[in-house]
Amino acid sequence: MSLKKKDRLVDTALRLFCRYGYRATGIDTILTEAGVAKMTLYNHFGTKEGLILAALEKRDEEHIAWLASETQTRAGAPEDGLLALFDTLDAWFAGDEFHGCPFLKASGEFDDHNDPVHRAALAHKGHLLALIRELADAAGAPDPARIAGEIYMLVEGATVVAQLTGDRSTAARAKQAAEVLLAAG
Amino acid sequence: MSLKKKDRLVDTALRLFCRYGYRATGIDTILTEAGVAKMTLYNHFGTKEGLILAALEKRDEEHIAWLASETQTRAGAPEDGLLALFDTLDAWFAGDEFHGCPFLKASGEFDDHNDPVHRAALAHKGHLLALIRELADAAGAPDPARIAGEIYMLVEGATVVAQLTGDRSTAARAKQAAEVLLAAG
DNA sequence: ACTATACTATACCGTTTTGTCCAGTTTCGC
DNA sequence: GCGAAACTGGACAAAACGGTATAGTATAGT
Repeated sequence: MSLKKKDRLVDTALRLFCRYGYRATGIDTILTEAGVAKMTLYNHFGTKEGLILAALEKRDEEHIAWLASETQTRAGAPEDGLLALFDTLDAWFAGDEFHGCPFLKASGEFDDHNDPVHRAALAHKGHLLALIRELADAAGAPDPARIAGEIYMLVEGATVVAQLTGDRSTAARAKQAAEVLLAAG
Repeated sequence: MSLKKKDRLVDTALRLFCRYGYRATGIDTILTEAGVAKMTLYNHFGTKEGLILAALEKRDEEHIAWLASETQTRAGAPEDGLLALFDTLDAWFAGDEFHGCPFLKASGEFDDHNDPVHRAALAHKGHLLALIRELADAAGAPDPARIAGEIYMLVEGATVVAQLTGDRSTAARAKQAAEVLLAAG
């Protein structure tokens, strides 16, 4: 049952990192919560940074996949994808587990651009931008690269504002702005 | 010269907090860098949190004032203020000392909404939104409250992206999006 | 000159941090 | 059942953490 312990470690770590931050979460807390021995952690991940990177990697895959599928089911037609994305964001923000984007949090705590954690955050945002770009392509936008970049910035802004204020109308207001951007082509 | 030491402490702390984060910056580091004794810190601020709050308060006032004046001088006419704000942002992002918004960083590290540090960050963002609202009023926007909210989200998004990627064209691209939002009224 | 205040230097406190070591136990594939 | 691998629990280390205590110095205003 190697996978069980390893996965439990990553899941627990990710949950605590999201809630309390990376530096503020000690490994002893993670170990107690996960019910795993300290050596198991270090055998699997080597260092705390290794655990952070593993957690971010898993989160990257899962979150991008969730955004894509959730948006696809919410969008009736392919050209509605970009706007439906904001409904997906709304669902994300409304969840109990929402404490802001863990990658933005990571880039704030490790803002040296050479830091592996920062690079992992950057990689995730690349995947997010790529997803938005796909939605823009599917929507048949005249200048999909530019639109995607604009929508992406709006998404980041909405995420930050939602975490900062807790305002539940944030995603809806961002969606309104997105509609204007899309209508202008 | 009580003011000198106290101010030096706040300035040094703010600089280090911006660069390395709040939890990652130890008190001893601040003291050494500022050339101040430990008891001086605790006599003035009581706790590390007190120092953090003092630093954020000073930064709030200075940064809002700088944004306002810099934007005013860059804007030719009153109706150009909202767009000129993005030129100001560009100058901010291009500076050597730019390591992201210290208030977003703070809200990431202290994301409990009851935490005094989080509340200080929230207060600053309220002042920022108010500034944008003033610019929207001055520009004679038809629905200034809505426009201000949209521009504000774009500003936060641009700030995050600039810190994450280091891309120097971020503010310019956000400005393009802002132009579209403004043209649509 | 006297006094209040600001400040310094240093030692110290208890806690927490990441990470290591090790001997023993559970669990799994064969 | 056997051997290998995964896992455990606890002791331990060295450093860093925020914060306190103390004793003494510098610098003001009056």
